[in-house]
Amino acid sequence: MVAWLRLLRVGQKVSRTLTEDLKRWNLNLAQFDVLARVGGAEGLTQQELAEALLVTKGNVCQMLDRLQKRGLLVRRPEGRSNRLFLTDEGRRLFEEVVPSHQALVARQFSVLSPEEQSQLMRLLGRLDRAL
Amino acid sequence: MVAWLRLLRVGQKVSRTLTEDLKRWNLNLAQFDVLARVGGAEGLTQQELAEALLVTKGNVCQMLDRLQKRGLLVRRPEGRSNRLFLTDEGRRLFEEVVPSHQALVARQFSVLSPEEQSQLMRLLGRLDRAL
DNA sequence: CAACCATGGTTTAGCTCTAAACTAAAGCTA
DNA sequence: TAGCTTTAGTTTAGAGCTAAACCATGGTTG
Repeated sequence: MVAWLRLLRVGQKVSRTLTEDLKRWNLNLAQFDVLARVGGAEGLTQQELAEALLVTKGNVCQMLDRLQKRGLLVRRPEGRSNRLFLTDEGRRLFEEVVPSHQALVARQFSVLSPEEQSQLMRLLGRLDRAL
Repeated sequence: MVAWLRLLRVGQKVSRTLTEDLKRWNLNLAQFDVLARVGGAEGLTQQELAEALLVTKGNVCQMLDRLQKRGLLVRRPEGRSNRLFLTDEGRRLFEEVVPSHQALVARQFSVLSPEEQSQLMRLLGRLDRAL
């Protein structure tokens, strides 16, 4: 119980910091997630994206509308599904944001020693697989 | 980085399960949080509630509108702030939901041994305090 | 006392998200 | 080939959430 509250709390705090930082690029966490995911696995389908992000396809659809309107990515129809690709602008943003974001995450977790971090990872991994 | 993704992922999964379960009482996680908090510290003010939940006061205000309309709690003005109390119905719900919810949380975490759970708690606690 | 300031709450616009209904294109199967 | 069924995506209504503007009241200070 207490573990859960802490987990939630840490999650909220880190999210907040990341969200704040992403404003520099005029992105929020959800948009970043999409950008990062598509950038890292171009050609994936909307369904796959939804599953990867643990989010509904309806949500993905709306998200994409906005990002597409903003010129960061495109849907390429193929059969009855859409494959997703970053535009040049999207890719430029991706290349710029992702490393900076990762660095910030690393900084957030740097209170823990490397061993502790892998401890944490191990425990969370066990939980994740069990759910 | 990976630790962060896992944390997020576990958080999402557990949230989803809890949300699903709370439907039995016609509550969602946010509403539960408010109910649980107010029930556990009656007489607290909206500001305090917002801080406790790491959420904006605007959000709390809207949340309370709904829960109040539903007859689960009341705002009692005092000076320039509102003190929050559960109604009888709210309290009944509280008594019923909270234990069940805690049990579910415990079950979710039960893949980890007690020692591992306190390991996890310790690590998350360190992180939390550092943020 | 009057003007000012701080602070608790409310409102609003705009996003994310979900669930559920809907659309349309494949793919079967009779 | 005509009609079913499945499945990817879209739409819609409704709630959560935030930031920022706004409202009111209580406390301070000249």
